[in-house]
Amino acid sequence: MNNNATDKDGLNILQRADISKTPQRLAVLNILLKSTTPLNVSCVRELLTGKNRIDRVTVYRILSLFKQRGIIREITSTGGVNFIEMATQENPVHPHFSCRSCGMLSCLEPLTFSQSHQLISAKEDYSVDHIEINISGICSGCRNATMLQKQSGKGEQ
Amino acid sequence: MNNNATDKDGLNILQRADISKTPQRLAVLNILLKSTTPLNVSCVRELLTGKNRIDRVTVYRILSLFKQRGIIREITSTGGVNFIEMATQENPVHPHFSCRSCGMLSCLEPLTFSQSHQLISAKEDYSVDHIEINISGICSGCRNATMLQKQSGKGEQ
DNA sequence: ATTATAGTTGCAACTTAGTTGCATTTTTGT
DNA sequence: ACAAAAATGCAACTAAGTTGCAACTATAAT
Ligand SMILES: [Mn+2]
Ligand SMILES: [Mn+2]
Ligand SMILES: [Zn+2]
Ligand SMILES: [Zn+2]
Repeated sequence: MNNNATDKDGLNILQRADISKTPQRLAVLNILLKSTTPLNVSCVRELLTGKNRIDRVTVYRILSLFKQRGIIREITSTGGVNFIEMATQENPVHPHFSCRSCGMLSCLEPLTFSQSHQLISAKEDYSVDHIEINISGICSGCRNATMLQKQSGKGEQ
Repeated sequence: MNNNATDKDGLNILQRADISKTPQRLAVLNILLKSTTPLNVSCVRELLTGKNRIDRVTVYRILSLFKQRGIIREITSTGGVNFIEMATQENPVHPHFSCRSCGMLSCLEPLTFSQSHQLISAKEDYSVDHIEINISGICSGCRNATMLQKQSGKGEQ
């Protein structure tokens, strides 16, 4: 979602979703559009600095609206913090990798419908509207850090 | 995990895991063994009534130990509440269904290794140690309730 | 231009999940 | 029975997320 997003993109998205375009909503949208990884609410707020600072509650309300209108999707990550990412045509639902050590969340290759379809053996009387595949472990950054530590003689965490 | 679990099962599990057997740990273990669905910490505590009541912190510490020793596994559910279930040979990792309306979490059919394997296109430099597949929507109970409401002339929520 | 109306924001207060430090109690090994 | 080690309970805390309400802002009608 990073490819040189402009303010116009944000305006268009709000317009298409029939949402009134306030500076706060545009600010949040621009942050999400610019980000290369899913963000949690704290991260979004840290990026809303200076003139763009927005009350915590407002951020939650904006995100809740965006989610309801299908503009963003939520990623339920281990560790009790929810992440969000843009939900566009070019960014279909996909698995995520969450690092146990640093908490980083990154996107993995999307599944085709047929691939994901076969793993839903939900009883027929459930109506499915969302699938999350969350994979966790240790990211390359953290693994390298640990290796360096071991080489320099220090013990495990 | 419901099939007539006895106190002996709990003792055996603790023994095999080389964990000292305290009444608190046995009480938690017995609740998990008896439950037919994954439980969250609040549920576990509600079931620890009377003589068996245990401090909230102790419950967290016990569960954290059980998880570390592979006795239980955690299910990261939508809504910020984590669920737990017994992690035994006969109960391999499997997808879960979480109802958006009532919050109920239920177990779905397990995936074979080859099935789950193909959906992990993690970059090679990540080390994967956990996969969660969470499916959410509306459970049959809630759907029926909604239908009855509609029939009796009331509107949607 | 004035005013009514609905929608949006910010603030304060609250709830709930989970954690940390420390004193007291219980297990366990001798 | 006893000492060391481990486990528990309590109080206090953090962090995510929610609710109610008053103030503000855009819009639409007069
Ligand atoms: Mn993603
Ligand atoms: Mn299960
Ligand atoms: Zn990491
Ligand atoms: Zn339900």
